[in-house]
Amino acid sequence: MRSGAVAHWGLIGANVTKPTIDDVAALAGVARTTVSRVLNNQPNVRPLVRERVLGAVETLGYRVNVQARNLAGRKVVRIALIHASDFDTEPNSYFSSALELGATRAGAGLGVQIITHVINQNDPAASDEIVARLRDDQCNGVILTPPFSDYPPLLREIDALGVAMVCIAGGAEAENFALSLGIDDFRAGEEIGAHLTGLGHRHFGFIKGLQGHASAETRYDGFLAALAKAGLGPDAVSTRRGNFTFRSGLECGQALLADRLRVDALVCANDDMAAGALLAAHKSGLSIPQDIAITGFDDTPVSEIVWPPLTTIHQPLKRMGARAVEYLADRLSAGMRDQTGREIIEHHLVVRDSTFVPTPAAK
Amino acid sequence: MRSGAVAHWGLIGANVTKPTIDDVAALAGVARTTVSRVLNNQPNVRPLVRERVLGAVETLGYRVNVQARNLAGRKVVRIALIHASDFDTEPNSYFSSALELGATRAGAGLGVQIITHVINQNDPAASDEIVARLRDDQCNGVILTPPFSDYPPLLREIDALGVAMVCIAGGAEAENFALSLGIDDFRAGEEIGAHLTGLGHRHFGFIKGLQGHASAETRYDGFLAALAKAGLGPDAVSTRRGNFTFRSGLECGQALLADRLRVDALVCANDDMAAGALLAAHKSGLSIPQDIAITGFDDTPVSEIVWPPLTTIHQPLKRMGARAVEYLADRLSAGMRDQTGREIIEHHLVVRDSTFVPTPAAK
DNA sequence: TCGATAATTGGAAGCGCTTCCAATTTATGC
DNA sequence: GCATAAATTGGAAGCGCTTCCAATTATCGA
Repeated sequence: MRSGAVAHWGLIGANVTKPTIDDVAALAGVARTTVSRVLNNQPNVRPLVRERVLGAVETLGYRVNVQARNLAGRKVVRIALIHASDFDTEPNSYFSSALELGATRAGAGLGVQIITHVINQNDPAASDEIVARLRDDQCNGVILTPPFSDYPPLLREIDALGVAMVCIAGGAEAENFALSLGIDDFRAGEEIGAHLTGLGHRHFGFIKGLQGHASAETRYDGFLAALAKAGLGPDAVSTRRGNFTFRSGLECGQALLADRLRVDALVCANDDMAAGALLAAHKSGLSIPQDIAITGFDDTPVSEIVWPPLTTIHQPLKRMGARAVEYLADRLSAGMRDQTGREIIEHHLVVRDSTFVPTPAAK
Repeated sequence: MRSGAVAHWGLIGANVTKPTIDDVAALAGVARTTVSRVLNNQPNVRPLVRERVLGAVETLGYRVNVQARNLAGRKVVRIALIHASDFDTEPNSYFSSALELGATRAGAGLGVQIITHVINQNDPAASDEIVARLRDDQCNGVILTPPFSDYPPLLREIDALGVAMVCIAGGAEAENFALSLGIDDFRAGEEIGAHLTGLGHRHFGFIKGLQGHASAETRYDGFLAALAKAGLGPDAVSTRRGNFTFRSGLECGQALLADRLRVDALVCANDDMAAGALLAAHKSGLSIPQDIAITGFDDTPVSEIVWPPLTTIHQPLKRMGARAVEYLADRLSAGMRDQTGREIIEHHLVVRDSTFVPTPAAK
């Protein structure tokens, strides 16, 4: 029985009264306060009484009203989620969307309000804009994504405002002001490097993303470290900087392939650019992965709708978004916003056909 | 000045008291009730008083607390958003994500709780599952997406439960039980047909989606209507049925191209399949759009990260999600759920290089 | 000009919950 | 066995807002 409810309310619809905490209290024969204690896992309730309350909850199909809970608990939490846009486009749109979905789903359960803002990262007044939004919306928490999560002046300013902060994939400074949430970028870069050197690749083209994305730089460092372990120096890789879009991946890919035809693997800072690089390779008449291997990053849906599907690093973006919200809700209802530091989320390498085909298929 | 607030609160953070309705009332020298009236655009407030209240709101930087508002107004709205999954995958993931983002953003502003559920559409007990979730979560509204939005027995069952309903891209029956929200599918199909026949195409391959997606069928009818206007009969098009995934698009594309090489345009029911069809064409050594034109549907990010970029129909999915929530919130707070019918959202044809290149580029 | 009606305003209750504090019960030490 | 501390319960206030209803003021026709 999927339906755990023992009771039902005839019409669940519009104006049907749902059971309240008082109904539960009455049925369990205790005071409302006691029910509240049980519901919030607070101590000082006899096991027997706790059982009785839980039973009543079950019988009535009671669900706490988060709105009332937050109101009574004086914990109105409003969180701003700040995305970056590059000019008028929405680069890395899956990245943003997945984070936001994770955040809002968690927010719904906690009764936390989440307001999304897209800020142009090229606008010199971007920081002011963000601060203004935070102020206008009276947010008490904020989630920053790259490149904002790695812009120390902004972090300092927000910190001074007294707004609790989570930085997604931020830079080194982030953890001084906020919870810095992200994968182990160095290790992720290393894994890609190890995977490729392990397959025998020796000459690399690396398509970086926009400057100022600290975590992306760290991945590059990790990548180089893996090469070093395989006895390869930095001269084994030529780099190019894109802006995370398909088009820039195409252009950088073409440039890298034209520059030095001996490149046998293209490593890209995200999946969209990898898709572009893939096209560049196809256009050059190269077959993948036989002539050239290509890797992406993020494991967005893109990685499965190109040919061949992309080897990439899976980042649990939804989970990260959810975690950010839970952390902030927690911190803010506890009244404090002082806990800072770094929290690592597990990633993993997803090997697909763009680097390795188990049974070498004849083209 | 982006920051409209005249006042600020020093620390916006954790435990700083935000102005309440009583603060506004005090400053404006009126009763709380009057402020409420102004805030809710209710009649019977003298223009002068209204001004005074609005001024106080501005001065204090007051923002209504939606949690309290909903609590006091006895309008606890919880909406379930039901997505379909095909086996364990998340097909059409952008479609779902965009709807959800639109819905949750609107929900945040209205203080409406949105709970997302992903239900396996192949499960024979899918309907029961949905009803159980609605019951367990005590939802008073639900948003159904294809193919659920076109499954009359489910619609009837939910209707009987007394849960208000919005069907996205539903079938003909939907509007009898719910607000049926979607684009004008027939016209969209027609536009694609007209675009292609206008470009001189005469032999079509049509890659349909999964059965049971009514709106997709309607698009097909519209497409045929356009062909008819161009003097072409149904024999001008051969069809194939995919399941909305890239892979199925690839397979269907290959089949259509192998079947009858005289096909000069491939029309696909969504962008993912069009991306697959694109690959099929590339593999056959065809150049696009010179040898064969390809169209998608939805205008998801995919359409811009393939080569050439896809001509497709833009559906304002986020707007649709938002509209669904606004409608339900409205209906439910008004206490009634009786308004049903159909609401058309504007779409438009986005012409990209997969069908037409303005200045014929030399390959 | 005056009573009657309509337009404004304010007072107070209460939405469902948490939390402070006082009351009660139980456990503990000598 | 009894005073005292500790654990457990309940009462009541109040979070920020809407809304019912009564009180007040303005408007109008004869």
